Amino acid sequence: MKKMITIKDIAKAANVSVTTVSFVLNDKGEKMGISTEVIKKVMKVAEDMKYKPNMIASSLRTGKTRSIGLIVEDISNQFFSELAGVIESEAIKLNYRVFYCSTGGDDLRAVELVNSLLQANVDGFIITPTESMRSTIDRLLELQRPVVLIDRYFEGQNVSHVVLDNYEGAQTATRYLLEKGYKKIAFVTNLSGLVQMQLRKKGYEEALKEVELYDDSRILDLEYHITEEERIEKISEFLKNCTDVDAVLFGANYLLLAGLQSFRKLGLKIPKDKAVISFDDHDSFRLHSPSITVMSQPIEKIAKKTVKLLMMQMNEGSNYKIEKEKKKGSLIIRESV
Amino acid sequence: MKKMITIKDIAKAANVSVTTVSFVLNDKGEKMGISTEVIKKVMKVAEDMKYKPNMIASSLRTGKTRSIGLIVEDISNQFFSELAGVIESEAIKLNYRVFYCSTGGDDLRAVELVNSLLQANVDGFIITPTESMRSTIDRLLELQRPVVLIDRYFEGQNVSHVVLDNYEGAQTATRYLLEKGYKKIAFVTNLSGLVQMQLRKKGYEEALKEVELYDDSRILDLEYHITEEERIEKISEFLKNCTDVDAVLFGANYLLLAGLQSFRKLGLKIPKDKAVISFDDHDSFRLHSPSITVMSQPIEKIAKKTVKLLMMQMNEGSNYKIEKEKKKGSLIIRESV
DNA sequence: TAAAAATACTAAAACCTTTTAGTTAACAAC
DNA sequence: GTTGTTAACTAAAAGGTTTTAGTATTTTTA
Repeated sequence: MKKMITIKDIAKAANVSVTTVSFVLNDKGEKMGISTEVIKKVMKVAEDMKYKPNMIASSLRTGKTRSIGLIVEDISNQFFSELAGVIESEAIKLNYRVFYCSTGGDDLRAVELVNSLLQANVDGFIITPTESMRSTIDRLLELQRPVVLIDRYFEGQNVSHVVLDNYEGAQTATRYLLEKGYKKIAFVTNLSGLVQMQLRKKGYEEALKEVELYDDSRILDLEYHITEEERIEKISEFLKNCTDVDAVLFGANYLLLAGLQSFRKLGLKIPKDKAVISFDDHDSFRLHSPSITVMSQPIEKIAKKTVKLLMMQMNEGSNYKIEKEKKKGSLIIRESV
Repeated sequence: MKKMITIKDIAKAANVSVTTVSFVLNDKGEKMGISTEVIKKVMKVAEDMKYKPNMIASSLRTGKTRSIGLIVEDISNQFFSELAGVIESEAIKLNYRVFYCSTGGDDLRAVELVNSLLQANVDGFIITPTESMRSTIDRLLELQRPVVLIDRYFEGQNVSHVVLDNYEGAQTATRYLLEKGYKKIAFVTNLSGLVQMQLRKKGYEEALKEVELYDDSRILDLEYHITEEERIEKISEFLKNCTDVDAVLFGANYLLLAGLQSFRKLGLKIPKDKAVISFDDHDSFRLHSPSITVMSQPIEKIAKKTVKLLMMQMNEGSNYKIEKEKKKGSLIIRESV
């Protein structure tokens, strides 16, 4: 490894003190009463010597690393990877780096990842929490680390978050089905403690109750931690039992990914036998025949707002205000209804 | 932010010097002739005080950050996100952290990302290079940074890499089509300067030349930087012109993702009108009707080998040996042939 | 029994930056 | 011609760790 240029080298070359160099390079020259000529000289020397600041030394002194930790549930789920993509590019714009990691739904791993990120001294956290992460988030709050939750949050926990307006989204999707003449609409969801799903369920319920078509036997609650095979199995069973159901709303894209295989297995045709809508878009939904109508999330908006909130927290110190933000989803109409 | 416990605090509490504490905590106690009692005492105190080493200070001193930079082309392509997932968990096992970023095919961004990672002082790089990254890789080599390329590499550039055996893979896929009785087999590829695609093309060619069925008018070379719409357009045109083609081999999953839409647009049935095989698996290939036969990459093997090679480079200093590794793909037979 | 060697530890420098608390020189005010 | 003020700069400490080059004590060797 070649010897790197330090501010000391610049100081020597420019015949000033390291303090002066530091002030100039941090744009504090003027404020600290450094003359314009000296500022210019130092800048020139730094450029000529191709000086690159040592972020580690700077971090040690300031306690800031200009990095943020991003924890998602599943790195290979398209929703999360798109989210991550936007977050990453927003962060880079602000000269922040992102540590991107996924829990794979494993609670132990989640705790380890948080520890690992704490150890790496990230300046802030963006997390799509899983059911059991509530206490981990509490810990981060105790440690006074900036945190913004994304896509999900916990009722009663005082943390900034940015999520889809799930209630409204479910209601819109359900009403769309009603509008199209479907009357016996089922809902496939998972039994998670997260508000997110509760709200989707509630939106679905309310939309149906309004027109007195609600029937709670048409809800399939899947357990959270089951394999895709089991999911397909359960959904198939459900579809077989509710022959009168004419449309199904799926609470998340991975639920419909399983659902599509159930449909195929049972030889059910979409939308002839049953219409289908899913939350969250997916590459294969565009591609599927028929293509799938979805309630899609405004990923870019969500990601940008999240980064903005986190930056606010990181800059304001402890007197930032907590913001709870809901973004409206949009119904992308395709062929499955 | 609460005051953190430092080795100085431990030294005071255990009534020894910071040097001793440092030796003990780095498992060098024995080697440095620290007595077993003192080692035990220091360990105990460190544990009791819940000491967490400050990685930044350690990095500043040692020049190592225990982090690696991972640059892929597209964070939301399933092949890359799966690759990243495995790499990340392998790295975490070894107590390394991963900076994961994607170029989105943008050359300027690629250079910026490398600079940004250099600035962050990552210990090593794992890169799936795009066509124009050759010189950027050269730069890293000059700077003597550990680098391992993955999925692609450049002919004649002396860098460790781990890739699919593309030649063999294309040959196997083509031969499988021949075996099934297809005689007029087309190949859809992109015009990239990367060896990867050249080798796939060569494998396809050789397999056909062996049985004297090669016809170079059946190759569609798409430009690298075109939109998905343009891709669909070009493929549709190609399929319309080559009506006699009875099977198509696609050089990458995103090519078939476009291809499937062309098939649909033209009302062509798979495999009745034309059989189809693609390189690289994808969620929607399993799900598609008919499901798609693919030459899939052994992602886990590739990722693990890559991390292993990188670790070797990072530990050996400059006298590591360059390894060029080819992993065999496996043909996953589904319904599209 | 004096010299050499081994044992068990430690002081202090080094890594590079940021920042506090100065210093020096020039000039103004009385 | 002293005191006060300002402008322009700087010395040195601090941040937490690792590592080199020790020291002091005990044990071995000739």
